[in-house]
Amino acid sequence: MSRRPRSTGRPTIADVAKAANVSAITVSRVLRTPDRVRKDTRERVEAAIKALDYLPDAAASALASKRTDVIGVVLPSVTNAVFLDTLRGIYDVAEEDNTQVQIANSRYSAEEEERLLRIFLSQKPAGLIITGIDQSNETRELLRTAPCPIVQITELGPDPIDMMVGFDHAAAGAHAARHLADQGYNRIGFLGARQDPRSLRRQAGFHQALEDIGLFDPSRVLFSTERSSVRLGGTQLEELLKADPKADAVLCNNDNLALGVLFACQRTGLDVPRRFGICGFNDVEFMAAANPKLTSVRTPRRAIGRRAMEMIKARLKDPDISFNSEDLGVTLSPRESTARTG
Amino acid sequence: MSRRPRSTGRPTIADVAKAANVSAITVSRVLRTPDRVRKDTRERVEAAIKALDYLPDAAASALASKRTDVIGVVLPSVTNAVFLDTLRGIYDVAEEDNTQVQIANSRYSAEEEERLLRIFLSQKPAGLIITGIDQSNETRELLRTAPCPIVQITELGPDPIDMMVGFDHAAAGAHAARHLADQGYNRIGFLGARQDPRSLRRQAGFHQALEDIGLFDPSRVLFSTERSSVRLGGTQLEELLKADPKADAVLCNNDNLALGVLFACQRTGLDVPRRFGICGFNDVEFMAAANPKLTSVRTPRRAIGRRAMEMIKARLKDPDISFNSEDLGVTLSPRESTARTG
DNA sequence: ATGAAAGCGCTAACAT
DNA sequence: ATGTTAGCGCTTTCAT
Repeated sequence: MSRRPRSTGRPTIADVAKAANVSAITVSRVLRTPDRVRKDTRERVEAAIKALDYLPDAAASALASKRTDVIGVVLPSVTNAVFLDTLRGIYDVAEEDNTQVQIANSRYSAEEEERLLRIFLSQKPAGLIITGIDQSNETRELLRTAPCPIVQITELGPDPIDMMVGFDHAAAGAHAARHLADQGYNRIGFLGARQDPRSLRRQAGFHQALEDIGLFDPSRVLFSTERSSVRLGGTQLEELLKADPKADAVLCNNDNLALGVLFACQRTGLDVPRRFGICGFNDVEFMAAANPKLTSVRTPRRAIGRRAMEMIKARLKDPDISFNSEDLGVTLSPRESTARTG
Repeated sequence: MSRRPRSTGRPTIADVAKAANVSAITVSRVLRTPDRVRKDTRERVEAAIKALDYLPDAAASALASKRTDVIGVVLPSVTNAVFLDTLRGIYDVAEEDNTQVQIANSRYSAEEEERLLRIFLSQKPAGLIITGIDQSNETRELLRTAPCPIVQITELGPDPIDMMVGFDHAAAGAHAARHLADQGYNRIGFLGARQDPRSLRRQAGFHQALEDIGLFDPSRVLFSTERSSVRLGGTQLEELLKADPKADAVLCNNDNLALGVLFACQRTGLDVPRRFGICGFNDVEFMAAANPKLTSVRTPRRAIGRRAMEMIKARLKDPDISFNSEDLGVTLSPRESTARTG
């Protein structure tokens, strides 16, 4: 006869409606568009919500409305502190309202990225933020037809899926290389940990800039398969000096490596900056506090996250709005570790 | 007459069913319990899924089944690298299957924590991970009746909401204090940044341990309102030496501060470890690479994250299973920065 | 400003 | 191994 009920027993919108002597839709309006409900009605409903300890069901809402407040973010790594700063920027803007940020970790794999994006898309996200420009063709296809704003962050490229904000990594690498050359170093090396597309492009910029002035030597470029660490910086300095005992400076692909190089120089007795110059990348907090203070390329990580969220929110407000690819640029923070002149 | 349709136009499970000449529930089974579908049927359905580029609707699924694969994680800060390691542990285990980790940022606020938990609960999460033991009474009430496993991480306490994994912060602080005393330091200070409950408990352990041997002096305890940084460590060292010029060691509430103290000692010409001993907290990677190598208290951050997820998964498999409060303990990593003797 | 009815896309329960 | 039916809890559409 009668079918078994399937409910949880938690109060639903109908229970609240009954308690407040209104219809379900009015409760829904109190929750989403309170301005459209008369004050006394609203107050009655709010009281009922409290009394019953009513919690809306997000799934039912999403199913009926075909939308959620979820912003999906795909990062190549959740363990890399550099992406943390971007995340902070994302949260800066997200926390202004009810936006829910959901983070997924692609571990630098394009296939994993695609899988994660499928999961996100099954949730009807309000927007998506993805890192870099090296998506698989399937992913690009998937996203082109996605019914939500999408921002590619951190890098720039010629063919945005939708919107883009970041900076030019090759230019940043070149900038740093020229700084080292300008300071009078002429046997400049490059240290990198695990290669991701952005590291490679930075190295390419470094390569080009030094080649242009006749200072490039491939034997001074070292990439490791290990993940980046302070310890690795020390190890790589040793290797560099083995490859070229007269090497007199390095551009480190990130600041951890640079700090490791500094410690190793201190241990070995290499004077920084006279005998050896050090430049890092990202300019995290400790660079300016080190002894000697470490030169680095300041990247706009937090601003990138913030801007990406702003773009999404603007688009959600006004579907006609869009943005070009935005280049937030980098600046050099020259400090003691490369102050050979002056 | 006829009501207007509301659909998105994206293929639904019914479309797939039609294309594969089966019923909707069979498609559902292919997706969730493929073993219960005959091979040729399954293959027909899978082909239809691919042909139509079908994406399941997570909201509809959640509504019908009253469950999701979401594990909600509430962290006090998404910008603090220490929580990153815990997150890494969580992902280690989450990535073994389809579990979706969702991170929320309470910014050290109990009210915000409660708000975030309400959002999570409205999504019917498979499990929840929350940091610490200082939830508001409302939050505890909310969680006690929640229909999912809950793990409190990082700290231990007497009255778990459900399950718990962490370590004893007071004991850890005491351990470090005794180490410094054992090395012959007797004017030992404590440096902390923004106070959270765990910092306070570490300081309390430090306090007690030194009091027990007659070495405690409150004028050597410094807390800042600033957030932790390497720079702040340097500033606080200055303040400590102003308060007690003969101070001869510090326990730093985290490793950033310890690194800042080291740099400041180098600048001021204080010999580490002879004139001044430094001990950090957490033992992040750079501590062992510094020059001199920095002593720290190694905390099992990644293991905590991993274990929390394991507890949740075990409970989801077998609802009768439970776990006691698990103390993962800490160990000291004694290094050059406190090697005054020997 | 408020309400009635239908339907979102899926899965639980009960068949066969 | 597969199908039928109803219903999950909300919001949309249309009406008053």
